[in-house]
Amino acid sequence: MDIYNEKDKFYVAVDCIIFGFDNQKLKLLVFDRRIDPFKDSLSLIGSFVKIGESVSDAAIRILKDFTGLENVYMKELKTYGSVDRDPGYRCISVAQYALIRIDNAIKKIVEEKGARWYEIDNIPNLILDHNQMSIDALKRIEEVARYKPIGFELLPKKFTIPKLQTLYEAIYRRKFDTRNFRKKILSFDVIIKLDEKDRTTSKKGAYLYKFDYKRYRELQESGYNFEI
Amino acid sequence: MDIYNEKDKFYVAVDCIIFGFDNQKLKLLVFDRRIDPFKDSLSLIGSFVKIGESVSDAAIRILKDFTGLENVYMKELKTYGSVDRDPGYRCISVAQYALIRIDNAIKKIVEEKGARWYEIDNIPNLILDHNQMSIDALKRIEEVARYKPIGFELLPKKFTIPKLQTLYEAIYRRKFDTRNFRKKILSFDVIIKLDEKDRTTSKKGAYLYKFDYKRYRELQESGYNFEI
DNA sequence: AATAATAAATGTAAAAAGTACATTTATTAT
DNA sequence: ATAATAAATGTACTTTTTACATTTATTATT
Repeated sequence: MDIYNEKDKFYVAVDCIIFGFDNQKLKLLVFDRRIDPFKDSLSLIGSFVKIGESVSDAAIRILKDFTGLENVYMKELKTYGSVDRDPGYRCISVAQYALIRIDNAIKKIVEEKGARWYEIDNIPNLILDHNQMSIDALKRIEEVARYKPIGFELLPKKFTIPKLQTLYEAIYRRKFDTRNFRKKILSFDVIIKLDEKDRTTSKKGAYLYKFDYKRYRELQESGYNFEI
Repeated sequence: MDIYNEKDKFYVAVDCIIFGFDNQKLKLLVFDRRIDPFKDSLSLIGSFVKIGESVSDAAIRILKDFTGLENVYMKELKTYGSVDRDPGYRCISVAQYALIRIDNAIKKIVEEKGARWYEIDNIPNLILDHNQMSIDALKRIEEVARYKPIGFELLPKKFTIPKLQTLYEAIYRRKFDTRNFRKKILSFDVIIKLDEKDRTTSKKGAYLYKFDYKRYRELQESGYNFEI
């Protein structure tokens, strides 16, 4: 008996669960499919992995093809491997979740590609197991956000503390006290105050900060816990 | 252009990284391969997923075939999908880590199957990327142990607090204060004191406890954090 | 019967972290 | 000059974490 059996070969897909933060809301990027199968249905973005390509390279390629973005925060969520998940072909999917900064450039690209942002409390019906993937990814983000400062991936490079707070409030679905939140975030010592204010939401203006990746890596390596 | 291309089909494997705890040490289960490819080398256990089988069922099947065990704590680690990971065929592996209780029954089965436990600080050379899988799994266990009481999966159903402490000391590679450790564990309110003592390690004997799975699930659902 | 040996079990005070809560500040528009 | 708005700030109280040493139950030895 040979362990290799041509019958036991699978299509391997990568699907990307892409989150963004805009207008105080956490949102999921959903695509209108323009090709078969499932033409005109809504789905996450995805594609088959090519035989000469690694799974992670496929994920990078997919994200680039559909959004034009590179160097994005993207992590493997899990593999979806049930027998009947795709009625067409036997296919497993290695789902990846990504966090991106929504800006005007991405808004334009997204529109051209027939994509739309949906608030996470209001996700429409998606093909196959893509709704389950979205739910699982959201749960994962909540978990990861407990001990890694992933929030910064979703905000512009320069952000204010009140904006950061609304993001965390969107992820956790609860309110924080402004004094305590500010104290906690500053105690991590991973954001740098800039000599610049954002005056779009108040007359007084709020100081802009940037994330200190170098300091973050140092702290993380020494086992620091960034629990909010 | 059709997105389905027979050339882009993969073998999908599952490999299991199995940990146990014995004689105060955290150990990895390693197998002497009796079949090609890589006959007589050391490896984790694994097999190809069959076309009519889900990935998670394959993991359960593999664990049962090699160890005789069912109902084991097993979770997906991640997918290993680089192009050159297996020089024979293009094959991705969905690695799973498992935590098992080492008892005499399992010791016997393990011996029959040509398997051996290695202390985690002393893992031999394994085939392919199996060493990397072991390293990644160990890291994951450390992370998960921070907020989920997975330690109980590795101990006998009845265990003493000092034994639980040595397990956590093995996972974290550091010592805990006995008074503080006991206080912390008991504060979780997920272990039940039995009217029975283990006298194998002391004259006084240490009270045996069992894990309260029901209470644990309740607490977990309410968002409780079991951080040690 | 007394003593030595062994690991298990326990309490407390000090320090640190988390929580709850209200006012002042900087600025623009009226 | 005043009103309006969101940003920024401090403190007292509670809870959790940490550091640390002695007593207890039992068996083996004398």
